[in-house]
Amino acid sequence: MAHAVIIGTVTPPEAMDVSMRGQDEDRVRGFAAFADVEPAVLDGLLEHSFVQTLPKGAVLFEQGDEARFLHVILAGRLGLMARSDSDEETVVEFFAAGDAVIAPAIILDMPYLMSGRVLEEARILMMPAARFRAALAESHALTAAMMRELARHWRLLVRQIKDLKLRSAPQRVGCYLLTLADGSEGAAAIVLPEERRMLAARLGMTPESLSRAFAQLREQGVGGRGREVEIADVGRLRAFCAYDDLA
Amino acid sequence: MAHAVIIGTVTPPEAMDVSMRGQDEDRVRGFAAFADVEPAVLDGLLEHSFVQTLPKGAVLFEQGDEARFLHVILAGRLGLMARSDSDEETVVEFFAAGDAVIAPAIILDMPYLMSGRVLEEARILMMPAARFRAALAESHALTAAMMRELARHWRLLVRQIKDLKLRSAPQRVGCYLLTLADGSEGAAAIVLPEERRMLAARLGMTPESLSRAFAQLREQGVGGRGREVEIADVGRLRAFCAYDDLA
DNA sequence: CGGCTTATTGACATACGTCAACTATTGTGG
DNA sequence: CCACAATAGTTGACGTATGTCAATAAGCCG
Repeated sequence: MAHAVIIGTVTPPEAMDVSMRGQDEDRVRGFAAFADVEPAVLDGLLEHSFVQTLPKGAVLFEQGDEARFLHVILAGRLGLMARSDSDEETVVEFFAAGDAVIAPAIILDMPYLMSGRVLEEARILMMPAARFRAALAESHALTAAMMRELARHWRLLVRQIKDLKLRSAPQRVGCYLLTLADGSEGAAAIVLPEERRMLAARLGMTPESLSRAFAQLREQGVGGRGREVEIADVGRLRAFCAYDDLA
Repeated sequence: MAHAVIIGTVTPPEAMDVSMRGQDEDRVRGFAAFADVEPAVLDGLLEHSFVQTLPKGAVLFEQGDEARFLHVILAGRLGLMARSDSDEETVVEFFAAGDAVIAPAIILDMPYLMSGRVLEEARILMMPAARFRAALAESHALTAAMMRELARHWRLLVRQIKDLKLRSAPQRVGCYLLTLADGSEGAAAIVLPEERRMLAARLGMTPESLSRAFAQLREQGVGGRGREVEIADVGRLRAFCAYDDLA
């Protein structure tokens, strides 16, 4: 089990060398979720926000915590981890640059259902929850952007549920590879953005099963080693996985 | 397999004896999602909406269809069904009075990821998709309500994913019963709102497995027959299911 | 290079699915 | 309202996908 770095108390912005830099601001303004928000509202939000750079393993929040910040990922990768009673841990979803984590907890002011762990060194914009909620009340554009963001994400979760209920482990792996290959035809080369054990958890299986799933997929023309994966024929894999555009 | 009644073409409102009645209007206005919406906006929406009464088995829309209406359930129950390549069918979620189905498809104007099937005779308010999107653009209150609705629902889906990945079949059944028992302590009597086969599908198992799961739960003080279920001690069941408030 | 973590492979265990028979429930038309 | 058919649920025997445990191999980092 990885030793998690717990970020318990947050250093106030003044005390950090990680305050908002121009480059970060540009990134935030470029994100789809904030593109249409009135500059004044966004300025107001950013004024009270700050940026943290967090190492792999850092824990942004724990399952059950009250939501104190909306975390906007500027760079790096995050995992939403759910833990069972028996300390088994699984991944519900990965988040990457441009994602807001986890809006529903902040919007509803309810405790987190999952923990947020840094999987790859990340720069995170921290927006105080109350300020964000105030901005939602003020700005129709921001609310609309959040609504759309949630709607998009809702569909991702539904796809995952369909995946878990209707597909075998090798098919789930194949579908994941296909989403990474994203619409390409014929042969495709992709690189897994995560460690295989994290991918296994996200797909609802053990690392051993993931290994065997990859072994089975060799028959479908899936090869490669380490994080590099090659698909000989995207169409063939798609047929094997019963992959349609709806999942 | 049930023989589904397909609602292919929709009768225009004028031609139906099922137009908006006062009772229905009252219901809609009472729903949390519409409570804060400006009366003018809501009136505008309702003016172009109509109501259908649909029998058990009716299909409101099919996986892959474009979203033409936002369906608001006034009474009855709906199931969101997902079908795999091999014609296996599962239930992603149940919807009941007060729920809007399926907002993300309408908001994003994207095809449905699932089919909507009536599980118990239902009165459905049909709001034309384009009008609804126009109302969202117009009304901050409506957008905010939808955002909150989606946030709430997002959490339900996350819980289901945690359930599927971290709990055994009997535990999933127990958790479902506990959500129905909803916070009561000691003994509780509940009635299942669905046929057992639908419940099995929602919980990601076969009817046979559901049966055996109930058999196992007898050891945990869960009894009853048909749709009536008694829990001898909610606390005991909660412990068995590793049920916390976060799922 | 050497030690640690991660990934793979094999042998085995088990939860759940499948198939089939039987029972209970529900709905329907005479 | 009963009778019977159709559908839904249960139970048992058995199969299989995936989990578990253990040993080995392969990456990765100091």
